[in-house]
Parts: sequence; structure tokens; C-alpha cells
Amino acid sequence: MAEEKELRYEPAPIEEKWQQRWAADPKLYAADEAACDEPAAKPKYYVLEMLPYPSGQLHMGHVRNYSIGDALARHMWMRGYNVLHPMGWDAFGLPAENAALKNNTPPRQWTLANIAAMKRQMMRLGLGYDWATEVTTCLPEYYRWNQWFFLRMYEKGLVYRKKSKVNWCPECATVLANEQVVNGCCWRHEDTVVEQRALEQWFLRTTAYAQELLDGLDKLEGWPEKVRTMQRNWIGRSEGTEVDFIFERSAKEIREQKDGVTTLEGDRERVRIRVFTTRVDTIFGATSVQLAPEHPLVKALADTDSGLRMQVDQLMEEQKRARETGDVAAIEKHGVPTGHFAINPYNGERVPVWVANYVLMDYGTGAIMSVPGHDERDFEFAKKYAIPVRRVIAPADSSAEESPLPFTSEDGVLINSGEFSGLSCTEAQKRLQEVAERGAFGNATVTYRLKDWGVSRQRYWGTPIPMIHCERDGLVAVPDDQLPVMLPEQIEITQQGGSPLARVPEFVNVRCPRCGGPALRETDTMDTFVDSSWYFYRYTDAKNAAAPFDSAQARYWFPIDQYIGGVEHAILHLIYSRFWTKVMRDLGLIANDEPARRLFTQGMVIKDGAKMSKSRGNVVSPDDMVARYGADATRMYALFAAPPDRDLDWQEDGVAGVSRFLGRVYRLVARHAPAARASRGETAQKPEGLSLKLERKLHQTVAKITLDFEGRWHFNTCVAAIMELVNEMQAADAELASGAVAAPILHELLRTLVLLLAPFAPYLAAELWEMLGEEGAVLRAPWPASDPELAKEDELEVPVQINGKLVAVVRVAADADGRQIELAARSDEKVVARVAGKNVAKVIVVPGKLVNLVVK
RNA sequence: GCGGAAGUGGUGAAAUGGCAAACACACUAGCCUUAGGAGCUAGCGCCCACAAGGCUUGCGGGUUCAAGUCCCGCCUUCCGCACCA
Repeated sequence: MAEEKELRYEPAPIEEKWQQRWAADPKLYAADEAACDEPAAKPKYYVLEMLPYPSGQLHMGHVRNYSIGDALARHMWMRGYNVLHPMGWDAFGLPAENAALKNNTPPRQWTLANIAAMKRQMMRLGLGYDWATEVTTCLPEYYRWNQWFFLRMYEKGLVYRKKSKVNWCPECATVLANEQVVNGCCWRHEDTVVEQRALEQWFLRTTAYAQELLDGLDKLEGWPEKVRTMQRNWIGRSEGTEVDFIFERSAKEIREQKDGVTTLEGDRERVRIRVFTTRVDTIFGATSVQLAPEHPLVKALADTDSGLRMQVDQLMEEQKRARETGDVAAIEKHGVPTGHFAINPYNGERVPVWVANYVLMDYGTGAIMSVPGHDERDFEFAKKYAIPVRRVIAPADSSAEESPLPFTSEDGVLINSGEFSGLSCTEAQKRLQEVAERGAFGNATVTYRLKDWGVSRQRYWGTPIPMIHCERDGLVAVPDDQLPVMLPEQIEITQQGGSPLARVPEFVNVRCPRCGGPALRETDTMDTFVDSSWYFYRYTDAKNAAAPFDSAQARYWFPIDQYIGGVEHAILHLIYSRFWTKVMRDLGLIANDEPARRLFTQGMVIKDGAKMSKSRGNVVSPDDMVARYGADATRMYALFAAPPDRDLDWQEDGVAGVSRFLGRVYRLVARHAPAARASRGETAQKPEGLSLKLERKLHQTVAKITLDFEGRWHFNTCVAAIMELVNEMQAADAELASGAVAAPILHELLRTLVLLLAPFAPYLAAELWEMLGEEGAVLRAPWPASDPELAKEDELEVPVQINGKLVAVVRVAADADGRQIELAARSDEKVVARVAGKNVAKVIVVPGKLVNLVVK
């Protein structure tokens, strides 16, 4: 039959046709500028997917991420919202420099070519982005605002410089990112051990917002609990006490020996060792003080004690090696006695001062009091070195008197603690803090694990830090009117040491903006997380040449209504962006406290039970899928195969199945479109019979999908629901062909089916929309409403159980009351047979659900 | 070690405490012919030759008229954090 051939579904020509039409209509996915003035009539909706790194190839994780976001955006367009749905490129970063080394292609050229390739892939997938707002972070139009923000933070005291450790590969003679350190060695030179070098680095004072970042999490109800917990742990607030132990030697003595200036705190007569503890209630059990190997006092002592020096170097070496292999908790505790003593300010007890490899300089004060009786780690250490273990807390329930040490619970009572004996742990903590404050040897304090953000990178392909080093004036900020500090384009990337920028004299040698004398430009560039910390604000006003964005635009669009991306960004990107938002708010640029109201983290795409990776050889290319099955089938499969928050197992047979389904939809609509078209304008009569049956299914499907878009997001079951609807319509195909359903109803059935399909399979929906003779974009057609009257069944099947076991199913009217349902159940012959001769003790009737007879 | 998530057919999965396995994939049988990566029909958790019937949501308890779902204890897998004082 000739017409059969015409009905064959071939995605390629359809998708090509619509891709061209959409490309010719740049306003299609643009936000409605006029809507800003009438927020009540047309509310805004900002849906955002995390921007990709332009590697040159989309992977399936991207396809999944963008299919979710695009379905949501399309749905919201159809719901009549003013939608902002942008896309951009996280375009700075190391791979561009590596590619430059490998292929001798300049990073900019390599990056822009990758962007072009990926943009093509996105367009081929039919993703509805407003390309007029595209943001590319490696272009000066964007990164100049990174510099501008850096200067604003510098003015507010949120930027500072300090010496800090970096990973250094002696072979590459350059700095490595943490991810480039593999088992303590360089990723490119697997036999070369990475060193820790101390360099002057730039820092952003994220800790200034630690408390607000923590408190804000409670209000982020639209964020996954998992992400909020991860951030809480990362910020790591802990309340405790700082206490000064008095070192037995004076600063003067140490200074004399050292023949120089010490950096010790409290440069008075006595040297104080400040320790941080969360368990000041155990302080009468402190039997030693432990210092981190990098502690300034250790340095001072080691300067005059070469034996100590050697041993401390050894400890640092151990810490370093452990940090490199990532197995910090597993290293054996190891320490060195300094031979000196310190005095516990509460009881005057003289305890030895040690240096230990398990004490960290960058947490708390870099010194601890060691209480082996009530701390696991101190206990392990004390056992090894025969340091006394003393019990100072008795368990609250006295029967457990013999509880073994270390006893770490706070549910206890102080003993052997002088005047504080008898107090509970919590009471004692309060009292001891008061005493310390009165005696000026300590105070209650809060410590965070969160550290300031080191943003310096000794790299080429990043935002130049806008600072100048002048011999006369010291550090001088680049004035705003000299921004952007341009990244030089003609540059040779080599494997030589240090930042490539340092070898470009035209870049480095400048005049001091203050005194006009010769000066050197900073050659560090910024961490790429800076770029992604505020890019979503730029989308609201991407072309602005006078400011990062217009505040009114940002106020209109923010916060982001729905942010979608992978969990792997749960901490770094999402903390940095929250930090940046708070800084921008304090600069008066925006009104929101948080960047995104709701966050969704989608699951990974896996294949054969493992994450897709080149080394496993289980990578599926999106291009391949699109070429074989079309963009619609590829995207729809990504939504159908699993709920969006779970991992998705990629099975090509499944994509083929979705493609076959789309073919059935295509043929179904194509077969009946002529009849349906003919009815346009006619009003439908009240449906009955087959018409009612199909209408009912249709309205149930609309209700289900609408509800899911409102929050549950089980798009896999949405697709399944559409399949059920199509199956039911197809089963009635012959009757439809013979006119059993009136044309206006047939028209509504097909038209609504296409609307339901539009968020998931936009190409096919557009094609069928046109086939049905509809005008304009499906995207602008209103989302269908479900009529509850039509969706309602008039008869229900009610299962009947006896003692919880299914025995029969009876049909009753949908509005039957409990009595009627029970009657129907009890007159069923199977039920009668089972109940005969027994006593019905209880009858549970849940109208519309089931009947359960409790029989004895 | 701490924190979190998940364990359901051959596979991906579904199920406001109320008929477990919807919807697909794979498979089996049949039909069709333009022999296609096509279409259509039927079957498809396990046991029992069929039927009748029985069993079944990682394991063990509990709550309930009723548990995949709630509670307690275990096991396994995955993810995050990990000497944070």
C-alpha cells in the first residue's frame, strides 16, 4: 500500500526541518521583556542547568541534565510563565593549556572551537535556550567583571594574601591542582612525587560569611537534604573553648636564644600556648599539651635545638605523605617530647609539651590539650608513649562505674576535678568558661572547618588577578578604568616552571597606577570556580558593558526558581556561589540572600553497572544516538529510563523502544489528522461510549503529568502515562477510522496528546501540531487543563480481602457508599463460600479502595 | 569510624499504608510483506504437567484489619566526609 510508506516515522528529516525553523526565529526561546512590568499577570520563572566545561563533546550526563531542564522550561512556557532559560560555557581551565601543549593550538582557539561544536550538538538536540544571553567566561567581556568583583572585595577587606602550601611537580616545574595529584605523584609523571611548596597566594575571606552560609541552609527548603548536610559538614561549625596553658619559659628567654624576633602570641613575660577544645570539662584530665609540627613555638624551639628540628621535620614529612596519599586518618600517631612543660591554668599542674603528627596547624589554634581518659586519639597516643591516663568523668548512670577508658560520652559527671567535681559535663563547660574569662586565660569560642578560598592559580588560561606590585607603593589595585586586564593572546605554552604569564614581558612590566614608576603585574590567575560563582546573574543582562549586570534585571529574575545539575557540585560550586551572592547583596547589587530557591541534583548515567568512562570503554556518544534514533527518542529515553534523581542505566534497546513508540504516535496522529482537521471550529457534544472512555483516559493523563511537573518530577511515569494513553487510542484505531468518535472530540484527543508530548519530544510535537493544522508554536499553546468531571470513573473495581488476603474483585458504582460496597462484597460467591459457617468479626470498608473482612 | 541513599521479575522500573510488578526492554509463539534496526496479535515473577491452589519486594523481628511502604535489629552495594580536638 502506497500510503503506508508515507506514514513511516523518520526522525531525521522532521528534526532537521524544525531545527532550521527554530534557528530562524531567535525570539522563540527569549524571555518576554514587557512582562517585567506586569509580574502578576505573567509571573517569571528562571530555570537553569549548570553550564558545561567546553570539552568539545557533550556526554550523556549533559543530555540527561538538559533534557530535564528543557522539559521543565517548555512546560512553564506552556503554563504562561515568562521563562528565562539560558546556557553558557565554563570556558577557562587547564585542559585548554594541555591541548595547547599537545596540538600546538592556542587555548582560546581550541576553546571557541569546542564551544561551537557543543552548541551545534545542543541545537541538534532541540534544547530551547535563548542564545542571545549566552555567556562565555573566557572572553574579556565576562572576565573583566571577575576582576571588578575582585577589586570590590579587596576594598571591603575580603581579599588578602598569605603564604600557603601548593602542590608542586618538580618535573613539570609547576603547580598542580589537587585533582592532578594521583597517589601523591604527578598525573603526568607517575614516578615523580609531588612536593608541597609555600607560595604567596590570594585568598577570598569566605570565612567572614561562615555563620550566614550555615544559617542559610535551614531556609533552603527546596534543596536536597543531602546537599544541605554536606554543606553543613563542610562548614563544620563547632563550639568550644580556648584556654591558655602557660609555657614554663618566658618569651624573653626564647628570644635571647633565638637572637631574633619571635612571632609568638602574647609577647609578654610568659609565653602562652593557646589550645582549642570542645571538652573543657575534661581539662583536669589533661596530661600533656600537643603542638602541631608547624606551630610557631615549635619553630622557635627547634631553631635552637637541632635534635628537635630533625624529629619535627620527620613528623611533617609523615603528615605530608599521609595528606598526599589521602589516608590521613590511618597514619600511625607519632610524637616528640620538647623537653619543656606548660601549666594548666585551672589547677597549676605542670604537664609535658609534645609535638605530634596528628595535630593540624590549620584547625583551631594548632595546639591541643591531650586528655587520654576521654578522647580516642589522645588515648591511643598516651598508650604508645606511656603518658598517664586519668579519669575525670564518671558515667551519668552510676552502675556503669567501671566503664572502660577512654570514656568519650558527654553524659557524665565530673570527678577528680577540684571544685568542679560533681557538676554535669554541660554545666561544667559553662562554669569553666566563666572562670577562664574572669581570669583572662581563655574564652568560649566558635571554630569553623571552612577555610578561606585560595583563588590563586599559577596558570595561563584564567582571569588575570588585577593587582600590581610596585617597589615604592607595594600592592596597588588596578583602577577600574583600566579593566579588563587582558590575557595576552600570543603566548607560548611550555612545560617550563611557573606561570606562563610571568614570561611575557609586555604583560608583566607596567607603570604603577599610583606613582607612575616601574612595577610588576601580578601573574597569578583566578580559580575557575570564580567564573561559575556568579555567571547566572550575567544571563539576566549578558551584553552589559558598563556593569556586571543591571540590578533591576537581577532583582526581577532572582532567585533562580529551579537549578539543576549533578551532585558533584554540592559543595564547592554551590558554596562559592552562595558566598558570592551574599557579597553582591552587601555591595547593594541584588536583593536576594541565596542564588537558587530550588535545587535538583540528577543521578549519574551509567552503563553496564559502571560510570561511563573512556578507560572502561563504555561511553555512549549522544551524536550516535541522535543519528540512529533521533533527538526526541534520545531525550525521551533519558527521562523514561529512571526517575531523574536516580542513576540511569543506559540501554540502547530502550532508546530503540522509545523511538518505536514515537513512530506509533506519529502514525496514529497522521492517520486521523485529516478527519480531526475537518472538525476545527465545531463544538463537541457530550462524550459517551468510546469517546467517553478515551476522554476519561486523556483527562486522567493530563492530571497526572501536570501534578508531576509541580514537584514530584517522576518524568519516567509521565512518559509511561502517555504510552498508556496512546496504547488505548491505538487499540480503538479501527473504530476511530470508522468515525465512532465525533470529529471534534477526535480533534481534542489528538491535539491534547500533542500538547502533552511537547515538553518531552519537541520536534515530533511541532510536526504533529502543524499536521493538525494548528497555528503558531506548540510552545506558546496553553497547557491543557484536566476536567475532573471527565477524569472521574463511574464504576470501580474494588478488591475484597478476607483476613488481608485477596479473594475477589467486585465492580461497584464510583459513588457507592460503604454499605453498598460491603453488600456487593458479601454477596460475591467466592466470598460467600469462604465466610460460610464462620464469624465475621469486623468489616473494613475503604470506599474506592477495598473491603477487608476479618473472619474467625 | 561518622553521615546519607539504595536493595522489587531475565533487564530498566511502577505502586497517597489498601489488588505487588503499571510502562518499557529482552524473550517465546503466531500473523503480515515494502524483508525493516519495520508493523500487528498473544504470552511472559516463582512453584505445581494444566487447572485449582500456593509462594514472592535483601535477612530477622514488630506495629496494623492491612506493610515494598511505618518502627527496631542485621546484611550488601553505592556516595560523601574522615586524626577537625
